[in-house]
Amino acid sequence: MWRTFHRMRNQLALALGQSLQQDSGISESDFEVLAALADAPDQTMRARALRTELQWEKSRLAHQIRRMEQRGLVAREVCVDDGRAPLVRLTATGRDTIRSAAPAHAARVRELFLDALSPDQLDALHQANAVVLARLHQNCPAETP
Amino acid sequence: MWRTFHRMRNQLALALGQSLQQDSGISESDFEVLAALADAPDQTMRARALRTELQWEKSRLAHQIRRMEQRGLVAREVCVDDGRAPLVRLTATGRDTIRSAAPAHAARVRELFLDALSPDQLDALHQANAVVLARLHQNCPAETP
DNA sequence: TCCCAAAGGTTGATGCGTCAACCAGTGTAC
DNA sequence: GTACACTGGTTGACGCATCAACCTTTGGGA
Repeated sequence: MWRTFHRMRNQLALALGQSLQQDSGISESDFEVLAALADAPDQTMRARALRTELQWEKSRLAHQIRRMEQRGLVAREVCVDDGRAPLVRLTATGRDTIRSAAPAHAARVRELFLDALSPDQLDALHQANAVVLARLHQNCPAETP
Repeated sequence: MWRTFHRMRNQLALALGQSLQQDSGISESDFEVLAALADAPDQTMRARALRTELQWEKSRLAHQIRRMEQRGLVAREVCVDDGRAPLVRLTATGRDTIRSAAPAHAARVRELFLDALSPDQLDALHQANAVVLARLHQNCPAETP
């Protein structure tokens, strides 16, 4: 059971990642960052806010932002209020990329995952997510400091 | 919903990986390979068999085996029947490692995942796994050639 | 027999993710 | 106002995963 779950998720992530890469030239991680920034006012967020939003580790975000900056998807700017907290802003290229990528990706998630499941199954899965996440939290209280 | 699922699985994998690393000094990938070999007759398998068992890509397995060989967990031997198909064998170190790692890992999976879910939820999840995997197969028939 | 395609693996490059170590502003106690 | 801890990020090293290119053996034909 655990094995099957593990495998299902991996294959699913692989298929989604491949589609995203072929259709839009970005990875799932890129997509998550772009989506978060696109929803933010001014398409700009503090790195800290991005991290809590995505629940990522700080070094992971730093590496990701560096790579995305090299490709011109985002830009870093210093923040006048707090010198140690750089701002991350979506560039025009980044905006275009997420706009063109989002519909196809959402459709693919529906096709491979959401539409495959009945409403009851979705509901059960949703509750299962919550329970497991809760257990993870209580088990490791300092998860994303 | 999709996001929650995505996040749940990632956090779960992270927690399991950390436990495994701390308790036994191996990764989840190491564990999967060791477990498959331990169940095989003579603790030996063809790389091809290992690949279909784990549903891994061939280069992934090659890299993994190379790393594990360097650490002394497995050994590669040439097969007399077919010169292009090396055999992978569990070493004594590998056997000890998996024997000491397996109980703790299984307990952790139970603790964080299986025991968190009701029988109904487990059942729903099990069916969901099957449905999604089936959809992935039909969508991408040449998945692991 | 010889050539060639298919099967089975390996290698190198690159991106992703974690950990540990480090650095730079911020703010607070004294 | 100076020392010091805290917060927030960066960097380097390493393992993991994928892709594309390559190499070797095998097994058939012509």
